Amino acid sequence: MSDKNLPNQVSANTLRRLPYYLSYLKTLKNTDVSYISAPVIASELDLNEVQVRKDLAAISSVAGKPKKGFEIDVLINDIQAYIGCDVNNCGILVGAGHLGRALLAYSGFEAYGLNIIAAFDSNPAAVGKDIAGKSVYHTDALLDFCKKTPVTIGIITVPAEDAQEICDLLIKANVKAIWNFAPVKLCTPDGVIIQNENIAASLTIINKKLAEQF
Amino acid sequence: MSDKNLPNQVSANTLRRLPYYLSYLKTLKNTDVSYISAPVIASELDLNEVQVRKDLAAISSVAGKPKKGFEIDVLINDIQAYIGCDVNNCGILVGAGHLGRALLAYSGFEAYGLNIIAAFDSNPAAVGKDIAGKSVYHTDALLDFCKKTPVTIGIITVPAEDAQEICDLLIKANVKAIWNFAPVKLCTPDGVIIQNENIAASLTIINKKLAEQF
DNA sequence: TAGATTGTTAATCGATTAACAATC
DNA sequence: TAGATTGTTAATCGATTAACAATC
Repeated sequence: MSDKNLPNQVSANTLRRLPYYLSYLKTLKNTDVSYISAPVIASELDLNEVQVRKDLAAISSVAGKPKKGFEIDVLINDIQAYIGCDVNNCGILVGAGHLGRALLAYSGFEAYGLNIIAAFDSNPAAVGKDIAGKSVYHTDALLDFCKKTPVTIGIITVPAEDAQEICDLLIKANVKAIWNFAPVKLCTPDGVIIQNENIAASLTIINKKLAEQF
Repeated sequence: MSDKNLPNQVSANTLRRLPYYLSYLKTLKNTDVSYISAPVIASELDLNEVQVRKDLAAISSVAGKPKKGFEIDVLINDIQAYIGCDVNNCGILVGAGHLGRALLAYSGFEAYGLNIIAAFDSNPAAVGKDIAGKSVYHTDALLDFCKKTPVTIGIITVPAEDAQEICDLLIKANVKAIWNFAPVKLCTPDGVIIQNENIAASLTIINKKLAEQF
């Protein structure tokens, strides 16, 4: 049904705003309003109204109605569909340290189409454990595991110095995308999707703003 | 010693690159090279060399030497100082769910100057527990706690629908910055620093790229 | 109709990249 | 010196914002 023949270039910034639209729209679900306008969303979320209109135009299945705006229920569905809530990607996580265990236990990813089915670690102390119902296997077993159960997304939560090695392993295991939590530039062949997550960077930004204030 | 009299506007994008520079430079620590040039860093991290030079110029305490580049040890120290590794901010976390517990247990924040000293939750089942050596108190005790122990950074890991309420509470408790993991626009008075973290957004980007590939 | 809202075309802004003179 | 690298000034690029005609 998706007749998007051209990639429909939506910027990463727009994608980042979508979860905020979604969560705001959901707060309206149980109210009596059924339509919402771009200017209202913009003022609620402190955004420019043209920006909101462009964002919505990019992901909405129907045009907004002059004087009314967008039907809330339709918009919620459209955003969820666009975000990929209805896909179901299998993921595995490598590195069952603190952060890794945290992500394993975090249930919020399923709402975004990611199902983490197993974890791997090279530390014997971690291997064999069960975290949030997911087994931790030895890293040596990763390739075999992925042969039996194709995995789309590999999540790297190992220390920086091990990240490249794990990355190579995941590529050998044929994952299509890598979600990298180590602050390291990974070398990968073309075609493999890399998404770097950098929690520390946000902290850096906070520190900087705090320092500026005084 | 820091004679930065003007704010020295460094963009958030630059700040986001600093952890990658740092981690790369650290890999050179135990080698025999003592100087590194912007072009080399750029090619290693797949960045533009002018961009690297500008980034380094913004944070370095000394100018680079033509033909040699930057002294690695000095650069490491400068980045760490700039990032705020040497500050020590007290933080508390509200919402000891999966994500909250993960962040509590994650030890990596101390390297960025953040020391999470306690957690709060309104769920009786969570209250009284000990996570990674940190106590979980009832949210009702938050204000009193912050009166005794001034807290700089409040971390919000409660569900989206409770985030604003907790935000208000943290502001009453006089925190200077809020690190918000809920995908919600928070309303705050001027002067309070807000940093939104949006883990789901990265997942959205991965989903989109995966979808484009086929 | 009048006015709010839409989608779009043009202007602005900021970040990235290219070009270049200065330095060791 | 010649050449690699520096820092800086100018050009490019993309995202945000402003202006405006079209619609109900």
